[in-house]
Formats: sequence, C-alpha cells, structure tokens
Amino acid sequence: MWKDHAEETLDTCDFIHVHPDVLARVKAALPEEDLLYDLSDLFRIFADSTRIRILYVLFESEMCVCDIAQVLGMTQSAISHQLRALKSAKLVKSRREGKTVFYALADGHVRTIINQGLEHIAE
Amino acid sequence: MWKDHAEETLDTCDFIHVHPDVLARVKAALPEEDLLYDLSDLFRIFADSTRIRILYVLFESEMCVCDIAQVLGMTQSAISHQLRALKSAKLVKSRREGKTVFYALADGHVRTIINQGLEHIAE
DNA sequence: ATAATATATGAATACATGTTCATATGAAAG
DNA sequence: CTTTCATATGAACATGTATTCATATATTAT
Repeated sequence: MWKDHAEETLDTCDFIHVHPDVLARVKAALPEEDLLYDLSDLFRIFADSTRIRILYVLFESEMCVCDIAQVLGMTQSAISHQLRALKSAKLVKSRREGKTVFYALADGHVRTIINQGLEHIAE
Repeated sequence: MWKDHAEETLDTCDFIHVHPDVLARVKAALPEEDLLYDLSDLFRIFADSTRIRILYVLFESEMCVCDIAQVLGMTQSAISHQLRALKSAKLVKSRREGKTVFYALADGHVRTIINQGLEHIAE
C-alpha cells in the first residue's frame, strides 16, 4: 500500500531527514536562478589556466595582446579569444593606442577572488 | 633582410611594447604551472550552477543527499556525483549517520569566494 | 540470511569549451 | 590607395563535463 505517491518520491528518500522548518528556510534562502547562473558564469572564467595566467600577467602591468602571447608562449589568436571572455566578464578592460590594444585589470575583485582561491588550496 | 628570426616571431609582434624589465618581472611573477592548474581546478568547481546551489543549501544547514536532491528538484544520482566533486575539492565534508550521509561546508573560504563573486556581479 | 533504504559509481549521451587555422577588421605608413 | 602590422573573429576539431540510467555498496530492520 501507499504506492500512490511512488511517482512523486521517485528520486527522493521516503522521509525528510532535516526538520521541515529547516527545509523551508533553505528553500527560501536560495537566490534566484538568474543570479546563480551569473555566478557560475563568472567563476567559469577563472576555471581555465590560460585565463588565470593572463590575469597574473596583468597583475604586474598592463600589456598588449601580442606581448601577453609571447610571455605565455601561446598564439595571438588564442590569447585574443580569452581576452574577449575576460572582458565580457568585466574582469579586464582595454585601451587602444594606435595599432596596439593594451589590456589591464578592471578592478580589485580579481585579485581578491584569486587570493581566496590560493588560501583554500594552501589549506 | 633580418628574415632569419622569422620563425621565432611567428606568433608575436615585431617588437616588444612594454619595457624589457617589465617583461622580465612579469615572467618571474608567474606562479608554477602546478599551482595554476590547481587554481583553475578549484574555480571549475564553482563554475556550475548545480554545485553553487548545493553550496548555498549548505550555507543554511548540513543536509543529507536525498534532501538536497529534493530541495533542488534533481535526482539523487546527479547530486551525489556533484557532492563527490565538491568533496574532492575539499569544499564540503561528509558525516555518516546510519544509512544517511550528511554533507556540510568544509570551511569558510567557500562563503568568501562566493561573496566576492557576488560583489563583482553587483558592480 | 533476506529485504529495504540511502548513497555511490560506471558507462553512455548530449552539450560546452579551448585551441587552431584562415581570414577579416582597424590603424598607421609609404 | 595600397601595404603592413596588431588585433579580432568565425568555423572546425578535439577534449571536457553534467546528467541519466542501471547497478553496486553499505547500513539497518525483519
């Protein structure tokens, strides 16, 4: 018996283990979906070692695309693609000077986020 | 003439735009490759909205797998797979109590990193 | 033992993503 | 205007990854 609710409990346990009020509080605390996607999109930018290396380079100095490519030993195209990702995430900004385009960090959040990541790795 | 160095400048511009000492400083400041990979691996964990949602749930309370699955409206298997990723990154810890396994945040870095991400998005 | 339940896991699939290659754009010089 | 150089971009390819499905493991109860 009691099989009538088999469908809606297909993927959940038979009873809730935490107190119902906790469950309600947890659900209420969840941010909107849009914000969650924006957050994961932002962290996805940091989830690539090439982009991390570019950010580290820009920690030291603003630099043009081909200099970054040379320092990192990669093609201009690859760097340019990644700089676009970094710029659309507003982590870097660009400034044109004749034929060359200089990139620089957009703000201080980049350093803070990376430093927190380092602290976590160091344990 | 001067075509003999064409190969080594294949993907770089004809001259360096930043001062040579800056270039040397930038190269010296680059962390070791291992660390860069560890960093990007860590941020890759945050680069998925499901994992972010799990972390948000654990901000409020420790919780068992199937309760998390129910709160987030996902299957137990999907949550379990993601919890494994979160645990191997040492972002969550688990505690067994009979048949159920409770997950909780491992340390405070999670909150700090996510909060910094939020600040950046808010601009 | 066997059954029931919570969680973990391996394989498969569908989708996302980083790099390369070729080429286009934009700016300065001849 | 044409050429040259720095950068940007689209398509293609290879690799990575999140979810699903089926099943295995672990713990408790019967």
